[in-house]
Amino acid sequence: MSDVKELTIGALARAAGVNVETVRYYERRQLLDAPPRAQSGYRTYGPSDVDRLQFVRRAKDLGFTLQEIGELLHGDGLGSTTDVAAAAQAKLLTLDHEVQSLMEQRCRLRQLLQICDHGDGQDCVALIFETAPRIPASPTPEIP
Amino acid sequence: MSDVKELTIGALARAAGVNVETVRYYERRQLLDAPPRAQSGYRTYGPSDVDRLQFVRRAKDLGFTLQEIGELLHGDGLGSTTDVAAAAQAKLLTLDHEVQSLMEQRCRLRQLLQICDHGDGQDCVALIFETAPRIPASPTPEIP
DNA sequence: CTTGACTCCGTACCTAGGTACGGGGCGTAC
DNA sequence: GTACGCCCCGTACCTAGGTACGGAGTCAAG
Repeated sequence: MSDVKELTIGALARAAGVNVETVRYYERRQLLDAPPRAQSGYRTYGPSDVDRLQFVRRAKDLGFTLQEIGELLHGDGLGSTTDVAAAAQAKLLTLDHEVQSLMEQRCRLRQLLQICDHGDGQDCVALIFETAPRIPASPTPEIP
Repeated sequence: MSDVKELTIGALARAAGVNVETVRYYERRQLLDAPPRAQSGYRTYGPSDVDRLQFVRRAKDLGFTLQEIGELLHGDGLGSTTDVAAAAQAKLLTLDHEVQSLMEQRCRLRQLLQICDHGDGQDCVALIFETAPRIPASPTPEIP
């Protein structure tokens, strides 16, 4: 009754839906603590390790890099609420920049396509050759 | 008056605003033709090479990978208009997917932040631990 | 006792798009 | 004639986030 569930690395990986190699990789990256070992040398994990691993995956899905996740986990303030909030706030900004950049690309691409559709054909390729990409997208979505 | 401007690799690179190494790299990737060499072995470029290099850069700025650019340049139809248009159309789609994915991330991130702001603090980190990321963003921007 | 699944470890490899290094040759201006 | 800048080449390295390989040890079932 003491240690209800002991997991091997494979079980942990399945529980979190990741590859075994990924678990070892995360351990190397210090995103997971090095677990105690059985006599055999096998890693033995507990339920909290599943939580930890899922935290890492969710943070990654939220757009944080493994580097940033590491800093959150082992930052000076040991991952305090304010740290997380600040990081999320910052991430939101970079995300907005990325979106805007993609939207600008999209805009230029659509311009190109419109000219291709309307034009007599031959000009289309020349357009990429000759037009400078200086279209400012739509006037910035402004999504706070 | 015959060969008005002969460019060295450095001059070409400067003209297109890229690194010399990048030019050599593009030649390896077959995005640029191997140019004639001077007696010294130096590459000698003409003005059309500047156009070609700028084409590659612009296509890249439009979101095409070097792989795709290569296919456009040396595709079966030797980079016909329809090829370019089709590629642009396809690229537009993947771009939309990327934007939507980012917007979903953004949405989840903002949710997190709102809970962080409104909550009593301590819950915030736990949230990342425990909430599943299953928010469908805003109902899909629908930008044709 | 053997088979098959699982684990250990270190190291190499992958994608994309370059950048850097090092030893050597050319070109020109003082 | 030599110093400085530019060019040649091949190869190694970089970021990010893993994935794959290979030889060896382990565990549970039949």
